Amino acid sequence: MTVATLDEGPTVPATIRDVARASGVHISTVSRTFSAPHLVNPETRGRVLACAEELGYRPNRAARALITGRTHNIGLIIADIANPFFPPLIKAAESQARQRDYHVFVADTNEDPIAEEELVHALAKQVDGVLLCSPRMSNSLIEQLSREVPLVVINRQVAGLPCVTMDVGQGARSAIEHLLGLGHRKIALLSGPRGSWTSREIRRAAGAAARAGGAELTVLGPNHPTGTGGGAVAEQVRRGDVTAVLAYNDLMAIGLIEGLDALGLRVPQDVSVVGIDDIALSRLTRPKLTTVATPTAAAGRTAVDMLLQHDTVAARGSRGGRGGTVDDRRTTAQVMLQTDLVIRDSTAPASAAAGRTRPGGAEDAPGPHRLAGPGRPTVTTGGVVAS
Amino acid sequence: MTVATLDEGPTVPATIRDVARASGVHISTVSRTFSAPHLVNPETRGRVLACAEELGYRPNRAARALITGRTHNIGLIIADIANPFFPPLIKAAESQARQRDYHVFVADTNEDPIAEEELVHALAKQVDGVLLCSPRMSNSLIEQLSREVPLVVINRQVAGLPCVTMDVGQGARSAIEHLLGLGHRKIALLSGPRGSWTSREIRRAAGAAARAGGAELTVLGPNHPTGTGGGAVAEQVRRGDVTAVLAYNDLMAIGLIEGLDALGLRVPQDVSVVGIDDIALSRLTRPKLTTVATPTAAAGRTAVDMLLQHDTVAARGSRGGRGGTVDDRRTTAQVMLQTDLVIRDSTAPASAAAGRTRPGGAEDAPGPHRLAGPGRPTVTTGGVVAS
DNA sequence: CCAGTTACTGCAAAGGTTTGCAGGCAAGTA
DNA sequence: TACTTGCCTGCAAACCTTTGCAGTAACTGG
Repeated sequence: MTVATLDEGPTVPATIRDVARASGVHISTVSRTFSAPHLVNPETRGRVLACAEELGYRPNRAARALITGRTHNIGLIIADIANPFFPPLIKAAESQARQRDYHVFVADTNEDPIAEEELVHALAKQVDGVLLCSPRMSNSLIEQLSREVPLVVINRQVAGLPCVTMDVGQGARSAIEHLLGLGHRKIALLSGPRGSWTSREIRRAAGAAARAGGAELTVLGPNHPTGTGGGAVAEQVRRGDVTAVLAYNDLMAIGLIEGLDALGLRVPQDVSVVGIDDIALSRLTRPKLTTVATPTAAAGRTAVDMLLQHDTVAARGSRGGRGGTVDDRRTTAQVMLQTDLVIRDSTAPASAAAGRTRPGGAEDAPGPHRLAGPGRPTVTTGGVVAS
Repeated sequence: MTVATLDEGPTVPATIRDVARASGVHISTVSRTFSAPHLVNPETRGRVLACAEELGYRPNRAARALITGRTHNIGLIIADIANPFFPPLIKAAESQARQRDYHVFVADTNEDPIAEEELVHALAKQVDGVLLCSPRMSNSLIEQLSREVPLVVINRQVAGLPCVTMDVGQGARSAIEHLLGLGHRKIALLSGPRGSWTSREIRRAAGAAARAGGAELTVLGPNHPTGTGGGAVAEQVRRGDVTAVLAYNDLMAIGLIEGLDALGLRVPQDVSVVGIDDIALSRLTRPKLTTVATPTAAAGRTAVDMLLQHDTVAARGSRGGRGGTVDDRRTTAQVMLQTDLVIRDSTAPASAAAGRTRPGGAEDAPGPHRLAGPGRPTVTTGGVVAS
């Protein structure tokens, strides 16, 4: 029977043993060819590599993980992938990880704290660490989970654990001050989901800023942090008789603008709206959204760095950690990244009831103006915690 | 020294051996307690479970994978997580997988064919199968990779492999016919990225439909399938002197609208624009986008089903496949899901140069009108391929 | 020529789990 | 009583790789 010659393709995966047999060396030599090339004779190495190539051999990471205790994977747990806030963070984490020969496994919890816990457990044994992003579960549960697998928390501060947060407090303050500067005195805050650290921070800072400026701040929520969640409170906003709104995130802000439009209220002429996050979308809507830019990509990168640095020190399990005794005292850092207010077209002076179509006058709208510089200076708080 | 009593938390993970020792049985009994409970005495089982709970034991999936050949993970390779087209697909795949006790590992390729191949290799040994979504690499490479790990292709048809696609051809045809019906005779097509099967299908169907209707179709591209990619061709669209545009996806359509706006052209008064995908965003922009709805969630679910069904039959490696001999002849199915045109506000009659602010007359805009029903009937093509 | 290096390579244990096989025991049958 | 049957459990091999240790050979310097 005539069989195609070229693409046979090994239907059963080749193991290290097959390569050893083919190249006439011991399996340990094959192993070293891949994991410690400098220990094997260049000539032998060449032969082994050739055979491996020929057989289509690829090291079995699961078996490797079993003995080294390191999987070279990291888990990334996300509340909602469909929220455009997250993808830049995911991509940044992924590319940072890939640079260090790590893979990222992303999992979505649908904003469900139960799913969160379950996923940490499920991932624990197949990753070297987990990035817990915007967790909705309790601090004590997070601490408990952190004993099962190295954790880095994003968008929340948990004592004793490495965390990277964004200074949304500062962002909310800037936003409120911006609104105050435009003459607004009755402002609403659309808060985020229950259990969100970020939402609490925003609420605290916005409240303080409003009080300091002599304005009245009405808190509406908690809300589902999506477009429909924002649209759902449009009616409340109208009844509340406020002239400006700060939303927990851009998605809600955009949903709100849509909802207000349906009620016949126009933004920014009738109501000013400020979002948080500066997702790509906020530049595409009309009016373009005034918002607080959060350095999501930087957060993703930083979190990976923190996890890997911390993780390189102490390999888990078996004989992996041969680099001397690992001391119990782990240094954990908490990083907070700066945020910037980006002023666009969804905010206007409180008295702007006149029929202007856009703030800023003529056809050519003014470019966005950043209050703080785009360079990303970070505030770092170091700390040492005995476990 | 006084130590807190409650939350000690085992710092070193308990193994099956620890549980065996604690409950006075052999490790195989512990193993069976988890993987084949009906084989162990209820009383013993209770004791084992109690000890396991106490010790915080969790089965090591890597070790299990090593021997069973099944990881209970599936990989999902995505061109660009930031493209809002994908998240619904990801979420659907994830929830479908979770129902069957599988986890999904998502990886992003940044539209890079090299990264695609690399990722398949990297994932091969740690997942039971890979969902390859909108691949940019060649068919022959895909076939080759499918010998290394079970593959299901999404948004592309590859002979001999299980595929799930959406009928974008039909969608493009409907879109063109809709535009023809509105009197447009000079239409532009913004094509997608090089290597995209979807883009080719759209082009072919749109071309045929335009020809049949006696219209002129100008193809612009290939383009980067993002908002900026769409904005970048606004100038070309103006010069092309067309009255309507069909874009490869919603993101490009929205970017284009933005770009046209900057050039002083208004949608739909001056130019009609149709997108494809019906991402959530397309309902939030102004004008709301006329677009072709693609059943992305259904695609995710279906792909997982196909992979798992196909995968349950033949476990890879070692002694996993003890259910008789697996025949070489694998049945592969190709599923194509139906698409619907959703008419919103970004399309208007070709002669609508008069100063209407919105099509459809009065303030209350007409609700979207679906040409095809919302039930998702699917066209299934079965096939048997000898390998 | 010998002792001491250096550069490779092989040996075998280990990692945590699954599973075919066989043994033990009690109940049921003849 | 002897034999069968069925339920439960233990034994040990196997999965694929890494790595400390030991052994070999060639080479260096004295």
